[in-house]
Amino acid sequence: MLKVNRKSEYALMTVQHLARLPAGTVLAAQQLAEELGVPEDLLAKVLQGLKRAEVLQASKGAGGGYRLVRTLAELRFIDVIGPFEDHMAMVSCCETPARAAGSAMCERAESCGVRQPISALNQLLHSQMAQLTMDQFLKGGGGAGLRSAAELAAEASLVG
Amino acid sequence: MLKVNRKSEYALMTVQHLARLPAGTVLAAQQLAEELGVPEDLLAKVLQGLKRAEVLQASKGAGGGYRLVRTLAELRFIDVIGPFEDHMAMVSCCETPARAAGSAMCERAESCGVRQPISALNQLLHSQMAQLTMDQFLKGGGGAGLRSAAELAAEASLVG
DNA sequence: CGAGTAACGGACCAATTCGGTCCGATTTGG
DNA sequence: CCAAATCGGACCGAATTGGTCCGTTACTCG
Repeated sequence: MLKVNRKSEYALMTVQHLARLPAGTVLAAQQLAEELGVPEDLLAKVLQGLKRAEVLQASKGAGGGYRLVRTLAELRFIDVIGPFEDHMAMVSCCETPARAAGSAMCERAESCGVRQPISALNQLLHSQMAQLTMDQFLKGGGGAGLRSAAELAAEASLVG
Repeated sequence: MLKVNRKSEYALMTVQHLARLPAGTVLAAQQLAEELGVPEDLLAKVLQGLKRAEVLQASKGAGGGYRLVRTLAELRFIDVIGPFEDHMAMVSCCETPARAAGSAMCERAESCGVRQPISALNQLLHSQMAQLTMDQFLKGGGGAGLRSAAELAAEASLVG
């Protein structure tokens, strides 16, 4: 658990990199890949994902590329890594009803007893990453972000 | 991210199951597997892991089996799932120096810039699971556990 | 208008991880 | 001694992951 995949890593690097440049700067995938030192084809996929998530804006054709659409303060950590993390469910049998079809395991769902606790814990961790803004994350690395954990305590009471 | 693997799931189920029985009850792997409805051979590995982590105590021979060594209040969430989650590092290049040997990626470690924030965030999430006791987790599912998130805020300031 | 540039997206591949099984060795109690 | 139980390594198939390749589409600039 707790491991982000490579794509998310590249996504974070991309956002940070673009944020350091003057606002509105447009960079092509190729150039971005070069500057970050990551495989170009893979980064291309990441950029497409970030565009679909409305984190980046893309412009095709000559002179085109990607630019940030929001400021770091308006971007949440989860917005950036979310598109590349499929299973935030923490436990296989609590995923979407659609996917749960294949799991024979859910037959003992009622007796299992850890499903509900896990799901609750998951919601909490999830909400923490949903509250963490990218600028909090980048400077302080969450230390700053979760220094506001007192607020979370308040919200936790309505989750639990 | 945020997904525990099957072994951890079985570990949580095991601890919960044993905790419901009279304290000190000894159950064999076979019987435990039957009652939980999970594959026996795999559960055996989980039980061995939990024993190594000193969560369970094992006794061999006829009439043997496993029993809890600590109460739910003394058991932390991370004690139970820890033995089965190898990569809590959140990002591949910040793992133990030993494993980092193979990664060419770490050559850009200094310029990367997201390593440090990720590692800090990781420490925070990790510490939350280290504070969450198993009884908090089981009733309330972390809602109760993280209602003490205010305390975490205090601790966060020395982490960040 | 047309050539070049860059995003788009699907197919594919190798390597790793994961869930699970099998089997033999060892210890222990009756 | 025998049966019950833990122990632990080897192994396997399937799923996931990190990464590549290539063709298509859309746009811009000369």
